[in-house]
Amino acid sequence: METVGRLAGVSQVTVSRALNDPKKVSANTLKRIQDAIELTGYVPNMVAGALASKRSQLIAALVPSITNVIYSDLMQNFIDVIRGSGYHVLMAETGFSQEEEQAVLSTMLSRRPDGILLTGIHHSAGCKRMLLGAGIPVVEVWDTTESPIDVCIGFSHIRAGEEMAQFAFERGYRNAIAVSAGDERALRRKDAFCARFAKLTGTRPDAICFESGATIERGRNGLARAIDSGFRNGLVMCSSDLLAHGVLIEAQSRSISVPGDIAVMGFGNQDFSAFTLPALTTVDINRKHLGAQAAEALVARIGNQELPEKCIDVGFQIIPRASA
Amino acid sequence: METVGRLAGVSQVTVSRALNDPKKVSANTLKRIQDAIELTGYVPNMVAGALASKRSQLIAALVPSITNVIYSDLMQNFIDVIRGSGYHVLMAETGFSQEEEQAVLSTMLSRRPDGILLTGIHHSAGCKRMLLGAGIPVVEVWDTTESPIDVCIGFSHIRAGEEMAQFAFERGYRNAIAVSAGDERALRRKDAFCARFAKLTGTRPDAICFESGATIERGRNGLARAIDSGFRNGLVMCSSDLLAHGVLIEAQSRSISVPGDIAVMGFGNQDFSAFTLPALTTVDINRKHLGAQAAEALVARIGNQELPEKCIDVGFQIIPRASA
DNA sequence: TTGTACGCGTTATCAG
DNA sequence: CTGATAACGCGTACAA
Repeated sequence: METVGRLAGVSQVTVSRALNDPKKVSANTLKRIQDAIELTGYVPNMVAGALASKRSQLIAALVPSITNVIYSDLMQNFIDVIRGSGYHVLMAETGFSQEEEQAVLSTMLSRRPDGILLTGIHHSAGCKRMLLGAGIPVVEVWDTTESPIDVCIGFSHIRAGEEMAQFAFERGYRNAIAVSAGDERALRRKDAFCARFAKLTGTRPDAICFESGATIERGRNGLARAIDSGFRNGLVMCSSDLLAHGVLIEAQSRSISVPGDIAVMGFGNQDFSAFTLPALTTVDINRKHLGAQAAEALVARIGNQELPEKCIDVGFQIIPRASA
Repeated sequence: METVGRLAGVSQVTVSRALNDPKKVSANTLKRIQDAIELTGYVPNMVAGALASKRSQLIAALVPSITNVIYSDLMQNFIDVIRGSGYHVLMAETGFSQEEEQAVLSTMLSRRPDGILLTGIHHSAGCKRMLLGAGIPVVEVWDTTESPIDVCIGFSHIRAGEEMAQFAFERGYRNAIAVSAGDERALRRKDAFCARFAKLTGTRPDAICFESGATIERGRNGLARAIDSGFRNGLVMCSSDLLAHGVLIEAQSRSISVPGDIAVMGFGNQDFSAFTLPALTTVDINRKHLGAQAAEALVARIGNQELPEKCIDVGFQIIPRASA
């Protein structure tokens, strides 16, 4: 900046102004400064800027997994919007565990982010303490709660599970089995589904749960295990479209007709879900909208705006297709 | 740090030492400092540290897309390893365009990253100039070249396409069609495949190319268009497993037998590829290894080590399964 | 082993 | 509209 200033015949401070608030500088000197920047190839140093201004222009985003489209899709839109507001995103994986989340958060905070995006509403006491200590806006996505740390944007997994059961019941299914990934939110949907389905039909569905994430392979394996345990007819409720797709494939390989013999419901309405055979009945979450809204909420909170509601429920929508 | 120091009865510098190089401090004072840190809830400020030491401990990573498993899988391992070395990753999407890459890079550089991960080997002149100006290590992944900016780690897309053709020829296929996504590397594989297949059989395969990325939907659409244009028998070469999976589904929906009527090859060996019906013949890239190796190379270069080779070819491997 | 003095490249405050 | 000066919180060099 010093160099640029000398070239333009002004002081270093004026260069700083020209960059951060151009209208505070006369058109004439602004031009000279821009030329000098062009000439020298000067690149601003945001770490110095961050130190001086106490604004890092950095957002920390903690997601369970970046390879899971569910989250990367959300992040893509989040990042897009947040970058439009001049921020950079420090992204990290927390792997569905609160301990990992806390460890990651602690190193993240040393970057002095201006805001934080968290996935889910269950965080360790240590996490909450650190967040409080940091004193920065926090947005929790992908779930709802009455008592968010700061604000939360998502949907009710319990209601989602319940409405899946209601849908299944209304479509005439009286027997069901659940195939679920091992993460806490998937299990919550599964439990809500089973409970409501039991209430409606009188029989509580069995459940097949995997330790970790959803894959097509586990979906195939899930149906195989269901069949082994005697499941022949009814609805297979899957905690994700990936599992459901696997169920579809396994059914086909065993010449089990869908939805003739068994019906299948997924969750997430992924890109492929309209194009499986048969097309997958699933639950749509508007992930792009969710990501964008989370970004906007965060930017607003960083600007010290109060949001109309502490907790925004973006809802979900059951998409009936051929599989159930 | 000042406060922590006072509490522990030492100066600020000693606290800094205790954090960065504990063995430079006596066990006694170290203990007192750690207690003081615990008591105050002190969180180090890496932005100040970065400014003072001129090491940001930040790596910028530019990938075409974070929703594409191909890249997010690579990034997952890259981030894992890089975090193990004490760095944070600043990740951004470049969307397959050189202009976007340059725009993103320019804002990234103002964070003064210690190193950069780039995807591919084709970058705008502006990019190269900025990179040279930054004077930091650069690792280019997912491709190979004789003249990398700094070091590159990947595989030859041309050889991959050629070996796919060779494989198809040896399996007895004499007719083929290519279905490709629109990105430059996919097209390079497609062109190499078509050229080699033509050389081997005397007939150059037609190609169906999409403007943008691969999806199952486009795979289905690709086969539909192939059929419309008269394709009845032979191999469908797909630029990715996602497209191939779509082809498989479309074939099934039309009662076209695979590999009886048509054969299908994918690329990428994704999680699901062994579990489609039939299982997908594809090309495996060891993405986890690639990500880890890129991270290690970057860390080594940041430590001013010279690598034995400027360009590391991690190769690829054709995985023969039932579909071709 | 510990402390002093200084500088990193900006922004904020105040004065002109 | 512009400039001087003082932080920002830490690491480095050197001295003790």
